[in-house]
Amino acid sequence: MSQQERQPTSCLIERMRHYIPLTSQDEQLLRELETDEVTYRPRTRLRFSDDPTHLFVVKSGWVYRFEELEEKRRRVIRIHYPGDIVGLTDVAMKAADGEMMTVTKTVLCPFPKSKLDDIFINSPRLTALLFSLGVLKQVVLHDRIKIMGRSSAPHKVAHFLLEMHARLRIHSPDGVLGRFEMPLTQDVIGDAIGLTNVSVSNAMTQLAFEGYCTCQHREVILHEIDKLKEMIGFRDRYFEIDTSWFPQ
Amino acid sequence: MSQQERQPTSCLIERMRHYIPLTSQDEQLLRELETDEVTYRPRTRLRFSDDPTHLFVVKSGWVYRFEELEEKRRRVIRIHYPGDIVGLTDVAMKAADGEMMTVTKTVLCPFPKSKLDDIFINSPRLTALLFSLGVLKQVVLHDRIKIMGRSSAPHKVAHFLLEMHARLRIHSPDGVLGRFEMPLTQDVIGDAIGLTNVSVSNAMTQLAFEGYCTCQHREVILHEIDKLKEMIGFRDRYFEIDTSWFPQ
DNA sequence: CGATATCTTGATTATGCTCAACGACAGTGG
DNA sequence: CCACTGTCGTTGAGCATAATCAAGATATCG
Repeated sequence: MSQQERQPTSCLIERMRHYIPLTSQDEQLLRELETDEVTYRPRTRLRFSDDPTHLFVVKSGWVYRFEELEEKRRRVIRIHYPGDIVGLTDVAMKAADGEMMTVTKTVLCPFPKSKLDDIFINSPRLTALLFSLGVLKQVVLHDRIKIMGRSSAPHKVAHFLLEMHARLRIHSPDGVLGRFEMPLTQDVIGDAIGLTNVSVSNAMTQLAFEGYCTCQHREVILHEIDKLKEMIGFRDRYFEIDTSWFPQ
Repeated sequence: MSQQERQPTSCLIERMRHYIPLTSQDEQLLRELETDEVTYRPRTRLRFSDDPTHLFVVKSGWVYRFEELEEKRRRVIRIHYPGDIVGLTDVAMKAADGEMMTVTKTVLCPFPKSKLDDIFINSPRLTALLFSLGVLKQVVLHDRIKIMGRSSAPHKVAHFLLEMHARLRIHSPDGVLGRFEMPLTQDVIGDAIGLTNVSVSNAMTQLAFEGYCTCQHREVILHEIDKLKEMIGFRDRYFEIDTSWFPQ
């Protein structure tokens, strides 16, 4: 009991445990990433490259990563929520560009690259998992490019919601998730999938009218998940990955 | 001399050498990937998942990877040419879906996963490079999503050509490349960036009219690379990567 | 409650899609 | 050498979708 209180739930550990069983050493290595905490208010803009030697774990709250194009044009690269490690992509690249914006009140846990090395050295199994999750991200990007290419606004929005659902349901006890909180504005959604806020609104209205899903008061309800998936040929990449080749 | 004839140029080795110096052992490890050869005729459809335990090195010719959506709709995921390793993404994933299509006469070198393990075990430096090139691919996908979102057809086509140019100039002696062969049809280009062949044609015409570039008889000439890059905010991710953290 | 942000709706415009026809070109076989 | 064929690129007309601009309705938060 007191044990549990000293080691409260970590979304990061929860996430990793979804894919593989963790040894207590693994768990400790992950816990090391969340020792520091910084709290940010909603709608705070963070220069990502302020300290390129540090990565972040999102402990609570929603954050997105974006890039300014011209005036009035932004591109939202990725949406992050609790359990995500931000910055893995840039470890290997020279220029870590892009900025972040908090959506809600947010707690980030910055940690130095070196703690990543600790994982690489001490846990081949966790290393393999991190590598796989990187590859997964790539596959998901392929899917996103697929849908962004030549499909209607409603399809794009549907895909966006389903991808979000796929990522979130990992944290649901039984992997079932009919409704979830989604604090993003339609502006942000639009910038993520290449539509204007107006088109997002219209698409939402239509999806709701056809009974697929509703999206009100920051809450998404997917009434017809399977039909929705079938309509756009959605495949959930997140729930299962191939761990058979992992060491140990 | 006779040495050179017994070990002819390999695009793969050339590519790797662009980023880091290779030991003779590294070189040997890479050469091991190209021991087998299979030749395919133009426009040959290859099921990628025929043998998921094997990867390919493209030795000569152009190939692209695609997925059928509905009838008449395809999505071209990635274009491969000599020196590319195909299938790295799928090593870690359960489902290796998608198919390949040869554009020109093509020589592929299939090799088993295990040879990849040889590299992982024997050359941390090559391993780090392969990892970094994977991350790079992700960054490039971000750029592609960025341009596919909300930009005009000419911008999309320009981006496509510039990305191609960025990948190809690695193999140019001085990194300068004004013109290059490009055997893809406008249909394929369209499926890669989410346009119809008609729109690609119109965009090409306009880009040519404005003096940026021309594209005739399978040859691309970039007259105003810098202006083109500036117009769409293009960044060349391929030429330089951060190797400072590599082992050894 | 008031102030701001967000969402919805409508009218108009622009961009790219669809369908279709035509021309250029390469490869083939007589 | 010349039709014959199929692929590929170009061009045009009409249409569909989403962008833009703008006004009004709702929600959210201090």
